[in-house]
Amino acid sequence: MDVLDFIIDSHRAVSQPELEHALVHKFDRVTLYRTLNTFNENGLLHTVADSSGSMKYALCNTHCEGNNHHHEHLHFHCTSCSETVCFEEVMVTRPTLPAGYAAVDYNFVVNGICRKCQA
Amino acid sequence: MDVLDFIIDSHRAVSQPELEHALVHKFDRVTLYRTLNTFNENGLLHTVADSSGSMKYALCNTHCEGNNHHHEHLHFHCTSCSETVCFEEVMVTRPTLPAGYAAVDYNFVVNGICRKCQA
DNA sequence: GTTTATGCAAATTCTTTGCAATACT
DNA sequence: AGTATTGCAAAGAATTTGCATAAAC
Repeated sequence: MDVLDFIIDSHRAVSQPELEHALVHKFDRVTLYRTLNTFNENGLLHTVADSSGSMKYALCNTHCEGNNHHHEHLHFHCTSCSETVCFEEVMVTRPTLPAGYAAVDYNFVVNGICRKCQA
Repeated sequence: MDVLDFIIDSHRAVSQPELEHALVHKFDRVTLYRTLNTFNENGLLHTVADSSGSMKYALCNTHCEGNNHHHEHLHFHCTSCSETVCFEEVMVTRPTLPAGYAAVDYNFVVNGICRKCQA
């Protein structure tokens, strides 16, 4: 619950190291990884692979059930502050793949400078 | 040159660990990281952040100059064999971002099962 | 001979694993 | 008691840093 609360309040995709730093001494590092994995497997969180070096986890929408994620929305990663956010309103058009390739999941991250770092 | 040759021959995005394993004892791990970074900064390679846990590097097209990358093409990451390829022919439509966000670079990776692992 | 690239050792960071201890039912 | 969750220690993998050596110009 503490993990979920923090992610909900942060309004962005967070990594295990961020959680560990935020919830200092409340939980062990391993517990956090296991919790994030469980939430991911059960459709509460989805992963976002950005260029920050650590996996980020963000809230799922209501269309996710279990391992069947549906996240055809955009993500933005700020190369200045390293924060990553979901743009739930900007849908990703599923591209047509060459024959023989089966899509399961989409990871679209735009890198750039966010609003906060713009100033 | 050995690094470039290997990436060209492999026809996919490769990571430093892959290179280190492929070019055993030819170069030091650190030299490979530095070479990859130099190539990336000079527009020979671009990075692809997939869910494999290590950064991948792939050949740039002719539109890249220095740090100014133009890779609005699709990438595919196979969750079975963990290989990642570029689909240069499938262009990514640059999404419209909310006000205040400035795009620099696009990282679109489709996760799924590749042709080889399909069988 | 001064710049540049390489190697080595070590440190840092992220993530996973094994096992014992604890809490839950 | 028996299952599931947590903590701790440690291992493993990816990446970076510092410094000394070797190569290139």
